[in-house]
Amino acid sequence: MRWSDVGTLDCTIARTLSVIGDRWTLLVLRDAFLGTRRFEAFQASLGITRHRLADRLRKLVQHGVLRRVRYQDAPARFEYRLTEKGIDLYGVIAMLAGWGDKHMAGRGGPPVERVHRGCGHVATLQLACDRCGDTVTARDMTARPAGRLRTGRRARAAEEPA
Amino acid sequence: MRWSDVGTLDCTIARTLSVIGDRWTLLVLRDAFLGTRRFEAFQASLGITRHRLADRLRKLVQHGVLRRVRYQDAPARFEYRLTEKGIDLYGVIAMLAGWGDKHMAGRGGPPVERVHRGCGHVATLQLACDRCGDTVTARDMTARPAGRLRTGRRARAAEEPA
DNA sequence: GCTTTAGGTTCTAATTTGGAACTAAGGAGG
DNA sequence: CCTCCTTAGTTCCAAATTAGAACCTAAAGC
Repeated sequence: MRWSDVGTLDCTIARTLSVIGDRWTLLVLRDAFLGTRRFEAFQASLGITRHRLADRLRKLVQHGVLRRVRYQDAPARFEYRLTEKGIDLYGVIAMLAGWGDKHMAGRGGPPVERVHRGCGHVATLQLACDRCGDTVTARDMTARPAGRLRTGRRARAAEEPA
Repeated sequence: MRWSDVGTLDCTIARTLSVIGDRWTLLVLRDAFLGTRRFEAFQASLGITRHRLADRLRKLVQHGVLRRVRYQDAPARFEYRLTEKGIDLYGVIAMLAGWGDKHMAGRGGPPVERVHRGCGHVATLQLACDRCGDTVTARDMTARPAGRLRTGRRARAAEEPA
């Protein structure tokens, strides 16, 4: 199976990865969440080739994750900003950062810390159930077929992870 | 810059992506969280080539995300199970699923739903601050240089996203 | 004019991936 | 005891993707 076909699968994770599951794309988004907006700034920060970067940015714009905004005429210059859809990806970045800080930090610890403006503390983000508000981990959750896939069968929970 | 060098960078997100930022790896993990453990099952579910799958699983084992467990002798047969470190990646998968369900669902909605055992509801997971417990989004958070990088400078918040 | 800046595009060589076939080590059926 | 089946891989080649470097455009500054 070609990677270009993955986006057509009936799995929202597979489709999501067809948009952002690229080697460099999540690093582009990391920088976008740190405030980077210009082509040259992404390129300098990431060390990605200009060709790849142009391609990645174009795809993210096509998928509505970034917007290409003209910030100057004569000569025309553009910057890339997160859309609302893009801002919704913060959770993915936050979880990657949280896992990396815990399991992959080098000597001296992580180079960036994230502060919760509301309470003023350096925070690690956790998962919370939107229905009851409790914090959850993998072991508190169960997956099952949804909607039409469940019709006509007894809904049964998938097996436990690990 | 070669992708193989990304893991040496002083950024925990970059290092994390050097482990799981591969085209197929997050789909392998999605299946692992749904209970898949065997080589043939991953291969059938993903449509990845056997060669790639063997390589991906080997790398995940090397990085301590999966464990290769012998479940039968004569002939020796192995299965792959999430380690604690691997289970900690649930947040990444959950956020990808949440984003995909919201922004990429096809006709008929997402094929899998996730149930919070604690309250019994189909839940979408949100981010919560581990210090104050409030749910947060990107706009509630600020990033700044941490630890040694911050020493000798006035700590200043990075710019707002978007 | 000459250089610099910003945002790209083009080219080639190296690396990675897909696809399909093959191996190994038993087990089942006849 | 011969052949097919299962599981978990490995090997090989062609095709696709990527890295690295050079080049292009258009205006501004000196």
